[in-house]
Amino acid sequence: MEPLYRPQGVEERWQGTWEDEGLYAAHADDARETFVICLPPPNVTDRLHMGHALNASCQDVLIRWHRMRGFNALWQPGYDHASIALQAVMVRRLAAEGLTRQDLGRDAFVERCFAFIRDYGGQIMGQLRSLGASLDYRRHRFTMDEGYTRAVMRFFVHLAEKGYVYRGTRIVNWCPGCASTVSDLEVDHIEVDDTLNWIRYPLADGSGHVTIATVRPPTMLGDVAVAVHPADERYRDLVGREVIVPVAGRRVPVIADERVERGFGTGALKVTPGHDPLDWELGRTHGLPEPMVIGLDGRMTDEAGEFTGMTQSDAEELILARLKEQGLLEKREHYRHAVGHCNRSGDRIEPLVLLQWWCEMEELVQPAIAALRDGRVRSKPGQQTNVMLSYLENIRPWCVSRQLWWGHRIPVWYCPNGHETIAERAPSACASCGNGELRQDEDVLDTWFSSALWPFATLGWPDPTPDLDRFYPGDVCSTGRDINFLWVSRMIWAGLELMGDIPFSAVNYHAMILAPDGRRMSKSLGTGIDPTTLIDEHGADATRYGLLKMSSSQDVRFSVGAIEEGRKLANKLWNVSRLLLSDADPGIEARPAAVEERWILARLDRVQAEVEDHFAAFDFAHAAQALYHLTFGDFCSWYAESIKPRLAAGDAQARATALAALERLLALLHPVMPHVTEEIWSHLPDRQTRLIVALWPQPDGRFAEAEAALDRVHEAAAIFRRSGVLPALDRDEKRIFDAVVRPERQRANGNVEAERGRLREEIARGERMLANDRFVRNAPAEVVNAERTKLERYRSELDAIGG
RNA sequence: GGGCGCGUAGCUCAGCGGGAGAGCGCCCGCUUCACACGCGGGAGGUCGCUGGUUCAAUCCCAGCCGCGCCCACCA
Repeated sequence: MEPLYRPQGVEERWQGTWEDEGLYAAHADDARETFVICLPPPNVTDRLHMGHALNASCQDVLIRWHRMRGFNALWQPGYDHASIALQAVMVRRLAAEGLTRQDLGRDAFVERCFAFIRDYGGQIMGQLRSLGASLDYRRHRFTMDEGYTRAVMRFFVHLAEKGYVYRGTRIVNWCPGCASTVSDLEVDHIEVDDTLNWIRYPLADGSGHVTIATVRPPTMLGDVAVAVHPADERYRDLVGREVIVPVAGRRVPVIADERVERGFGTGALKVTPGHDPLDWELGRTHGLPEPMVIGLDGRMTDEAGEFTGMTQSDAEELILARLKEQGLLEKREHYRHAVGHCNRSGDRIEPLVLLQWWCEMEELVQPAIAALRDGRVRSKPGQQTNVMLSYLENIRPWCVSRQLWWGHRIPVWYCPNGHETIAERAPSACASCGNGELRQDEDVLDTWFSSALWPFATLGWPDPTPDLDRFYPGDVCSTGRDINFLWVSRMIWAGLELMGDIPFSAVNYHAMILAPDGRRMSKSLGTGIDPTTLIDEHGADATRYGLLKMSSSQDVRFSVGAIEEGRKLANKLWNVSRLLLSDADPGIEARPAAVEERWILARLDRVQAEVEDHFAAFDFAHAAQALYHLTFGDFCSWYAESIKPRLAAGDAQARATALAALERLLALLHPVMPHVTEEIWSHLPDRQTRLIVALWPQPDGRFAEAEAALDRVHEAAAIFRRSGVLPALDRDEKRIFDAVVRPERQRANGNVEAERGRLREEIARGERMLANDRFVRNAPAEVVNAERTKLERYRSELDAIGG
């Protein structure tokens, strides 16, 4: 064993062993209590990024910990087909060949997508393996594999049969770049600089005008009304009369509606139901038509009269010129406001009224709201529960159809007589009229429609499989806050709807890791760091440790220091093992007797309890911290140093006891740093199990009394180091002191006077406090007593160094 | 506009009612027979600002200032 621990090679070897020996495999016929985590299925288009690596580390800690504790632990992997994201990737790749998807045609395009997945689909799983993620890789699923697709079809038909899913014409978010609708959750509101145009709409009877403010003059060609607030005194007389939309020349009514903001602009709103969400709602309320003057291509449509075929900016230029001519353009001013952009392509969203498939959410979501309210599903951090609740309580209909080629095609067939047949498999004839000329809906489903089924479709649903029976409901979902609405909330309501039970009882929202400069880590900003390079450089154990250590709060800046700390911890363990393992003989029983031996076992008990609490609370950062100090401070600096003289003297008993303590230390560290601990474990002569992965230590419990035993030595050492004077110690204490502090090698500062000064200050402070009546009267007794004890101690320390 | 979180040592972060902490970095000293990815010693902080509650406030409350994120149909 070399002094420098090199993870390269060691880690890969253990990953192979664990997988080959089936340690990751969970079985439905295994009767032990289950513990189930589902891996958020990464997109096939991704490589592993920092968020994946952190999340996999969190989940792996949990799954390994439970496996060690004897659970039938299942952590299931897979990929998401990422409909819109993968299609975008494929379109870009085709463009590089000078092709469009239309050149290929739908079937060939979809085949290309499948081929892409065959070629690149293994990458992330390979990266997860290199991180040591102990997923049951044999159970790999894909959201478009045969069984999963069947589940998606069943889901759609189920929702349609219950009336939640329907086809309807409503205002949608149209992304011109994706040439598809997107859901509300896929729209980012981004501040942009715009111009607000104040335009006069003359009254039809020539008695004056109303001024409205708009940032999009071309939409006035689609105006069907002007709306004012019913209580707005300025416009009270106008309600019910007509105005003329300039340029378009159309007469439209003035209507009153409370949704109009009196304080914005002039308080009068032009109503364009075809191109604005609020206007659309006003239009539906007041029974107004919904002319569409802007088309899917972003250009003016036939309904735009003389402007037909123009781009919006050309039309805007012309319209403004006309208004100026006619003296109807009152003013133009700079205006900054938030505008919807597609979070995939970055294009400005075009609100349009289109015929799409919708899922009515309000009723569906009620059981999920109840489950969150009564704590059946908890989250960490806890406030995320409220964030999700406020989303669910204000939920709107979900547009589930996409005008894409890659994805689950909507299982609806239309016949020439205008009937629709909804079925899990392609029907041979129309269910209404029997006509055999059926045409399937061209659209595919929102990717997240299928993701909602992940916790049970991966176990075989809709078939009643043994896995489904055994492993549903699961336990934990670990993910980023960014997909709590898109994914987590949908799994909860879908699980309740289809399985009649929640999919998991706890959600861990891990920290978001920012770039060192505080910006988001992203490829496009060039701020991303590839976790694979960290693994190559520092090892998987160090990377896992570092990511967990730095992920203490909601957002955290990446610092390589945490990973280097992990590397040092692995190295430290490696070296203390070399110390203890040299000359180790098998078959010698550990018999803790000396005070430092009882003490380290008591420390192991205590830190184990702390670490268990941290793991259970998904507080991996504090677990890592506790383990680090246990290893460096307690185990190496104090315990190992204190028994060195006995080891050097060939005390086999001391060595056997130390190896037993090391065994426990390794087991506690194993969930976080599996490889180095397993490697060292394999060298232990009397290890309890062949592989570490099968054991979680029982607390010793015998030696709690010894916990305080080293405190005196600790303090004596501190005083000695500062002052050069050694307080009185008993024999055991002196022995440990000599072993750890090694006075013959220390040149202590010998600054007795400074130490006396320090102690005198402390004593004065304590005396002041205890002389304060209000403190003694009002403070809890234990606080006052603690002050008294401290005062005593400082006095005796001062005494010990001759104050 | 609504919500969440964060401002503590040069950096990344713990601590969250009774003596300011860790890791890294920095300075000094050590090739000490496990480990220089180490050991020992040390410097460095009006705990964002202002009020309030309390015997006591980095910690609780209120208000500011600065930063990050999520949600949002004021055109």
